[in-house]
Amino acid sequence: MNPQQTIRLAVIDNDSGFVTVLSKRAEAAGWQLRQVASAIPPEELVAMKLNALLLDPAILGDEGWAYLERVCGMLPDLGIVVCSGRSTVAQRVRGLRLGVDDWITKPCHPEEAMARVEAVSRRRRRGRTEAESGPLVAGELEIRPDQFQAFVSGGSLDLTRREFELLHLLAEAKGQVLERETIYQRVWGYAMAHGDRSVDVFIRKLRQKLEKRSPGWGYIHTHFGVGYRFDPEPAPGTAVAAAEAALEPSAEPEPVSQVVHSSFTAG
Amino acid sequence: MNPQQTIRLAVIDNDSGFVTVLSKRAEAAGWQLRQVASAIPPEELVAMKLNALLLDPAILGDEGWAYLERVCGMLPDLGIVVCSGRSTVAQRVRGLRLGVDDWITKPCHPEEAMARVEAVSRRRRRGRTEAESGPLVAGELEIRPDQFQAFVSGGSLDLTRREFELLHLLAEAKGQVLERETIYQRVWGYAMAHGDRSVDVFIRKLRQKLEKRSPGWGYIHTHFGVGYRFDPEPAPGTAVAAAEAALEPSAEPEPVSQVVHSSFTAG
DNA sequence: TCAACCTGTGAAAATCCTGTAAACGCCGGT
DNA sequence: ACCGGCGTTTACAGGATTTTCACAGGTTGA
Repeated sequence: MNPQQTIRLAVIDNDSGFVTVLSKRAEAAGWQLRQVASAIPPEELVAMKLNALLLDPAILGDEGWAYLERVCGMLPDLGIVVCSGRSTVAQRVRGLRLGVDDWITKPCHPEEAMARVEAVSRRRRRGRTEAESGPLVAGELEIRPDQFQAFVSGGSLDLTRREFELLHLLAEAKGQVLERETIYQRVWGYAMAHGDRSVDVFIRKLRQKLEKRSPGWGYIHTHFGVGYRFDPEPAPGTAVAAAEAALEPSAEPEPVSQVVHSSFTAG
Repeated sequence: MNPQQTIRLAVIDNDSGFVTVLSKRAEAAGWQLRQVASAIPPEELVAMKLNALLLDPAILGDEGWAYLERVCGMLPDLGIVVCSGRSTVAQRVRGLRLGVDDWITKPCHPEEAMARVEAVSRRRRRGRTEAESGPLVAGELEIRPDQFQAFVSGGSLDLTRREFELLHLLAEAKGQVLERETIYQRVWGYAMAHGDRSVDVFIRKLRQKLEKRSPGWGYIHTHFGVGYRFDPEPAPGTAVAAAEAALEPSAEPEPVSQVVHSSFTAG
């Protein structure tokens, strides 16, 4: 059991003081918080795979209601909390009927805002099998969160729980370097003790299993002194590799990969 | 989908004025509202098949928190709204963390209370299919929900109620790994106590009966540290197995191995 | 090049999880 | 009251998994 599935929260609010405080607490709690522009198209929110959305519709002006309706309609599975300045009963009722899950009023204690976001995304998860996200494909690898299994060219990888969660985490963050502490925090659910090598050990197990069933592909890369990065690279000399190479004749314009701590990016 | 599935709400509150107003509105809205005594045992709440619970823990005195915790623990699927008199941030946060879904403060407009209860139970209903009850076929097995029976090659499996519900649940989610907590929650109707092994015991009973009447088929698979998965697999060496193998040389119906360029998936 | 750090590896030790069987208690029917 | 079926609880043994260790091998920066 994963004690606390990390919460992915997007915030739409111009009150920078409030957002700052919230960010700090969110980081401490291991959440992934991201502030996004108001009027961000709902499609982008979908792509972010959020658990919850906290927004102040005031900043949206008259468009607020329309936007709210659009978001609620497009993301029926998302926990939505409105955090507005003054508001009337009628407005709150209207919002809640529209699909908003909770409506709080500023000024509001950040801890309470956190707790309400948590409650909303907890409820959202109910009835789901822990992960309703679709299969994840990377290289020859397919990860099915709903099955707690990973497949390569037709066969199951036969991973243990930890191995699976580690692989899943890495694959979700494809291309990003994850620090050990971050990995540990997200997979184990609590902070890593000083000197703990568990992550390294599990990385090794994963590499072994991956190499055995899908030889030649480099999936997990070490960033010395930092952490690990997942990036499927076809085995040299294979047809796949040749195809890739043809597409990108010279070196990939890979912008130095960014080390991820607790913020996140889409996809 | 029925957007306005009737809401079954229980209210625990001594404020008769408030309850009366609420009752009136609830009736007008077609809800089923029932006022229940404070400190009603959670088991009875389970039996009521509620959507939501509205309660004022103040009347419970010091026992309030313990009661709240018990109710939240046992009925994780129930939408719980606390409606208290004065309360501190710390109290609200504590409640929300405990499992309360929303916490409102009196005096509060009954319309808002209604809207919040609605939001909470709307959320709760998400993801439930519940309706379809046609016969279910898997491998040599046929499950008839309308008869509470399962058949193999003509004969009834003769399952008890719990066994049947467990098998039915697993079969409905064919291919998916269900965690014990989820299984217990859905079959028993309330949360699994820590250390409860009932699910394992019933899995064993099922396996025994299945093996006896339909030998060689692996129906229920264990995912160590996770839960169980239902997936009928023909016994190796049988005609059925050979046929299946001929149809799918590599493995299951997998959309795997279509190599996708990272630039496409990343976006 | 060297020392100081990191990381990879293999295996033992410690934990945790599941299968299994048996005992227990509840309830309805006889 | 007795009996039999059913659901629940408990205990234990065998495995599977996770953690811990010690050491070997690499990498970095002075």
